[in-house]
Amino acid sequence: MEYSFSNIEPKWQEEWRKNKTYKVEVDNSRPKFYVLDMFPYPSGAGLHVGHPLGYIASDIFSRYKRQKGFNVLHPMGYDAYGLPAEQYAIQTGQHPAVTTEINIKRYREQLDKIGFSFDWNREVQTCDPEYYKWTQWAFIQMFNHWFNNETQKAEPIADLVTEFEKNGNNGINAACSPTEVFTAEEWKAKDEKAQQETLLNYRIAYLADTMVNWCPELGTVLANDEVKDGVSVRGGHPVVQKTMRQWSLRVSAYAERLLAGLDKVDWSDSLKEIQRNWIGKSIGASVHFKLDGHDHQIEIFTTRPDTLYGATFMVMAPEHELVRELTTPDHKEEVEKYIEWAGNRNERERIADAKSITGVFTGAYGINPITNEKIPIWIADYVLMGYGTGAIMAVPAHDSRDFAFAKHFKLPIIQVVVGEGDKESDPANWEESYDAKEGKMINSDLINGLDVKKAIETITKHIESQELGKKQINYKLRDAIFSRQRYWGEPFPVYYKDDMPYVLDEDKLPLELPEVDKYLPTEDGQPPLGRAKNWTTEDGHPLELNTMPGFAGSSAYYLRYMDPRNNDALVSKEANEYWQDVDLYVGGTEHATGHLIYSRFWNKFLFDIGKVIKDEPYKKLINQGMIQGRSNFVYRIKGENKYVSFGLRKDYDVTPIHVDVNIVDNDILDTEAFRNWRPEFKDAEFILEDGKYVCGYAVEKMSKSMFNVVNPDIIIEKYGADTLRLYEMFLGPVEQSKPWDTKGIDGVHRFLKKFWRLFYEGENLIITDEQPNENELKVINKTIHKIGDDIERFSFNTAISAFMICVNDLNDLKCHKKAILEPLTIMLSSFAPHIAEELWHAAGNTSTVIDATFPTYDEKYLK
RNA sequence: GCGGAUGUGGCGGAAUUGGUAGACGCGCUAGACUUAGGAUCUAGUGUCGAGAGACGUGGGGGUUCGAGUCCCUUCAUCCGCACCA
Repeated sequence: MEYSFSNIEPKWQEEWRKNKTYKVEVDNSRPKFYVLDMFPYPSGAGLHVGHPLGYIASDIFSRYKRQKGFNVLHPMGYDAYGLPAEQYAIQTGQHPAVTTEINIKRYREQLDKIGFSFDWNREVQTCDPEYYKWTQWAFIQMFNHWFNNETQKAEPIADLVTEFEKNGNNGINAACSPTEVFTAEEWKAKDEKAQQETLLNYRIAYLADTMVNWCPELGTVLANDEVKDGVSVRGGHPVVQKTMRQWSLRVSAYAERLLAGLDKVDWSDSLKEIQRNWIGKSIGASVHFKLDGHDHQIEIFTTRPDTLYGATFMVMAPEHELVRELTTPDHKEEVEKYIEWAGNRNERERIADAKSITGVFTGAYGINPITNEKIPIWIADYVLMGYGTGAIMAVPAHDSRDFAFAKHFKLPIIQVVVGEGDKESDPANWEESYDAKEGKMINSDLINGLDVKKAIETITKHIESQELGKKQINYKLRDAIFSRQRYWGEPFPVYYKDDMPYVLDEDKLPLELPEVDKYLPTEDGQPPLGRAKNWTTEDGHPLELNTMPGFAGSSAYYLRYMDPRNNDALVSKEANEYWQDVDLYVGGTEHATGHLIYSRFWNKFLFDIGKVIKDEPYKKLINQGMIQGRSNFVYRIKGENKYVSFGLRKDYDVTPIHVDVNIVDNDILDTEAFRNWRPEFKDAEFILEDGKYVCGYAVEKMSKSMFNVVNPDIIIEKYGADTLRLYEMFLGPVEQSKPWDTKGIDGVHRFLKKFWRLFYEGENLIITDEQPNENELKVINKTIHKIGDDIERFSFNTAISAFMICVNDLNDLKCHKKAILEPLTIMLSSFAPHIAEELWHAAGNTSTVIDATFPTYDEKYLK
């Protein structure tokens, strides 16, 4: 019998499906292992060969763990809400649910062909009401909780109300929006609306006027991680800053725990570093600067209180609320002009223009609290309203931005730190500031002679004792803006009474997404849900018109997989206690600052309120690399329908044109297929080299527009799923990005055929029951040792090469002994399940190879 | 600018702890079997050299009996962050 993957693969896929081979249940007699893939957004383009890379790796690991005796949870589902389906709906009028369903079906067909061991009984789709019920439920919990900075955890709003009634809010240290201080009496005197308004400042899911990233093109606000370089990540549309009343999640309250948690998880250093940067902790002091001739004072944040003696001016963000008030009449005009100019600049211009120095003097002076010197107050847009307090003390000698500013506007510069081995010099002659965090203090009265570290400590104590300010920790991490002015997302379980938001009772969930006539904003600028009929509660209160963002549904999906059909809870205690957390999470690094922060936050919140037992959701995380496209080019001679082969193109004046990689094989163009590709090439002529048309190539993103998308179905049709799986892994380390290049796929395919021939010669099964000899035992034991090792460290490419070596050796030894081939087959089944199952049965086994036990090796054969 | 990663044959990549650099595969060369093969098998394949041998892991320097691996320095590419006070 020849190796016929096209017969074998569908046969066993059907068999596994029939026998529910991949169905898993809680089983307290066996240890659990949870392997999770980041679930895909089902786009209209279907899967390309890059998508399954991570799925194959996690599938191998799942199968391996199963053979090692673990009860493996390995689910899959769909992140089904999202902009592309909605944009498509706007263009075509097609309901996004319909396109999403079609796309999911296509994804499923493609995934099924690859032979994954997913337990599809546990499939979730984020747009399914039974699923998003729990997204809405979590939102309600966040609405009903506040974050206590003292205990560092979420606590019920009801407890907060009790405290307000008893003592007002003075003794409360909460992560909250700015709120006035009130007594118990003042609280009780507030009417319902005023109380609700106050509580809103404390809720973890809260509604507030916030500066948001507004994307006019998409008609919605975007979260920080959805914006890059001033344009939307999806679509690349310009984004502007705008104040809007929006739902936000108080992610920033969890900044410290999100940071600390990173030390407990087994993720790559680079990914942890990205998260640390995003959280952006900095330790320093907030210091009050009195104003000359004003009652107000300005609070600034600095990480270098030691340089206070070198603060020679102050700078405020143009949007700072005090700017207008303290600007003197003679500078008013200038300041107004600057504020307007700065306000009109969008994020993109500001970033692009970062090097030019702009700013104006307000005419006002602050008092340096430590020297009591009068220092001028400027406004400039290099100071951001969104970080710290929106005002800084400028220490030009030791901060490069302040230095550039001082030079430009001829402001005084005082050196207060001198580097080890250096002498004090005149800053007027400096080319650049001395930003170093080491050195000795000079010109600094109280702290002269101290090194920087000690000086920071000393001066901070001094500031605190004199009540000039206090030690302070700042984070870059912002609260997540949670409203989207879009249709295709989870509706908020929120209604409005007297303009105040209230959440629905849990028994009203799910609040299903209503039908609308069009997926566009209403005429008066309301989100699409404004078009829904009867979008009110039973007693007539209007429901929220915004929907939730993409990351809502993906924040707790790993929990839902544990118990996906539970109607009474997101996850039962029993299931949660058994499955606990994700042991291995595989996905792309592009989710480093979005999903992976949000879902950690979400999980920590659920942990706080006692709904889940683990503080961190993803124990180990592997980032699979991206598979880039390898584009091919033909070279058209300008003005002619004639194409010159790659090696000869220099002799002509040519235009490179992308050509569909599916009609190119090893860079050789199928000229006939090219003529048929598109009408304009019908009469194409070619200038060949060595009788062939050689294409040029480039590594680019895999995308339709570059004609470099390779679909896994085509590979499967030609070589089979086992070859595809093997080849994707053989390409190199999973974490590494690499271009897809089919060259070399024959090698792994040949390997499978060779493996097959250890069992079959022509039509005859040639395996024997003979006892293996020393050499054969050495070969198999070494292989068992190596494969186990390699899988444990996710080195699948070297594992495959070990398989190849083993098969080559057995081939040389003419070994067809069952005792050797069976353990080999068991190991290979994680990588190439179909051929392994076929040969496992050919060898006389009746149960599935998937449940076989991973072989053990004997040390004595390893030498 | 800051942070992280990566540089090894014609190509993808091995070398897990400082111990024979280039495993495995592709490609290429020669041969066998074949009506034919884009099937299969055998041998060869880092570079220079007829050979002995010399040189070789981006470049330069160092530690070591011994360095792809450790240290310093420099260059290149990729990724992330970027007026974060």
